Amino acid sequence: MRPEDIPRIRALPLFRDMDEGAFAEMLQAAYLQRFPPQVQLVAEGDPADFLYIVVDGAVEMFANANNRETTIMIVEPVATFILAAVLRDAVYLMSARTLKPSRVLMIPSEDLRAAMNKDAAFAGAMVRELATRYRGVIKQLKNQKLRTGVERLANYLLHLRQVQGGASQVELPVDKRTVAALLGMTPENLSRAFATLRPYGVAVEGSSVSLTKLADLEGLAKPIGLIDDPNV
Amino acid sequence: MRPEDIPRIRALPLFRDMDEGAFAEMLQAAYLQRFPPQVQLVAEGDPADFLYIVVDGAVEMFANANNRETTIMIVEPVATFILAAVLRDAVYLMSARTLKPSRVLMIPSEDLRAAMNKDAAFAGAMVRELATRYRGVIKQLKNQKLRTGVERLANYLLHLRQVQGGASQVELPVDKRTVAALLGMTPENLSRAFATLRPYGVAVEGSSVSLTKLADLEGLAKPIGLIDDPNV
DNA sequence: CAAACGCCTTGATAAACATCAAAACTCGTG
DNA sequence: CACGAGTTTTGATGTTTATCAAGGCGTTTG
Repeated sequence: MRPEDIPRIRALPLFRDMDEGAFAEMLQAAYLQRFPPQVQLVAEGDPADFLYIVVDGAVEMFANANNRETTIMIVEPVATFILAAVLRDAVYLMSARTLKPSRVLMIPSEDLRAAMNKDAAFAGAMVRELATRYRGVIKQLKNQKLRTGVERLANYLLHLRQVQGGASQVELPVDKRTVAALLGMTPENLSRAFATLRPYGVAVEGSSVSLTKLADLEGLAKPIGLIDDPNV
Repeated sequence: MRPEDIPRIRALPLFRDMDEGAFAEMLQAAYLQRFPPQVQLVAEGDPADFLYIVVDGAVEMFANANNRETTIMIVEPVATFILAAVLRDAVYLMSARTLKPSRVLMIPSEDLRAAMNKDAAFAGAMVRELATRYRGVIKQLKNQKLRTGVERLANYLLHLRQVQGGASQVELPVDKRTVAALLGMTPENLSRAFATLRPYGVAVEGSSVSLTKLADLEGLAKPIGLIDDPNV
């Protein structure tokens, strides 16, 4: 592990208030691994032996059923994934694969649980972390059940604009196939949804999308804090 | 509060391992309220001042956007709702209304958080509870994104059969309008989905549904543990 | 008991979304 | 630079789902 990685992990809300000794001890037990793109890290149904932390690169969480596949979320550095499975000592509900060359820290489940039992501040941070994530998934479910594909795309573009600093040009962080799966549609449909948004000032060129007519796009997207604001 | 209610609440996994004193103190601060059916208890967007526990009756959690409404879950006794909002001291992401005459215990948010900070066992139980619920929502999201309406209905019927003891006759716990919203479809569509399932041994009569040809129904539903097993 | 109401169903139609096929494009590689 | 593999787009078509309208059915109510 590079020395500069440690403070980046330590800075996560989950670990920030942790006891120094417990944090060091937990990291002692952890492995850092490098993976090329498109490597499957975990398979749904497997027992949750490790908590994963994406230190570099990007990881896609996805799930299969009925010969269909969908992307649940994309995890970008620095962030954890499959926390809930580890805490429950259960099997993973999602699979994970790298999208880019990635460095991933793996903390054995027992060591994580041990640290939590030892350190009350860490347990408190865990409660806040899980509550935040629970709300994130509820928002996703609302997004999926209450909006059409075009609306989800419009809101996703506005979201990208937000996190990328508000410029009129946004970059799709992953290929369109994956964006489509994330938004719960087929690639063909995503293509058509982009075409539908053209009159609303959306122009696609490869992975970069320019948003002129922001007001029009917002008019169609109708973003609301209770779905789209990550801080709510 | 009736004396027999207390052990029922105490028996919840969330409170089971709690310190006796902390539990009693928390209940001291709580209010028990009775509500007729169809009363809205909380509105999405309101600050989370209370943790709610359904002691009797049933409560529907729902959400609105774009003039559309969807049911997220139905809470039956004895169970808590809007735990995550309370822990985050945030606004509710969902609204709640009673479906039947209900008795509901309301625990002020500060008292809950105070109990959690005082009692490490309670904090641990909270972590497990939130992790379990997080996984529940992930399963719902997979159900929604990976299955058609007919498939969701088929699996829901199989789920009802399971929780109602495995008889060939199952009872819809709420009216069909609400079942439709829960499954992410319109009432008209639910009606047609039932018709589609007729060749699979599904016969509807009011709120009771008989499932002959279980094997056929399972063949269509293709239930999988990673979505449909509440214990996974 | 008849009217009125709410709920559910059915029918007709439209919108949203998926599938299959093929063409256009991108990009790394020989 | 041309090739080839993979991705994206476009077109044609079919399925799934929603919407609008009307009718049936049971329950409540005057």
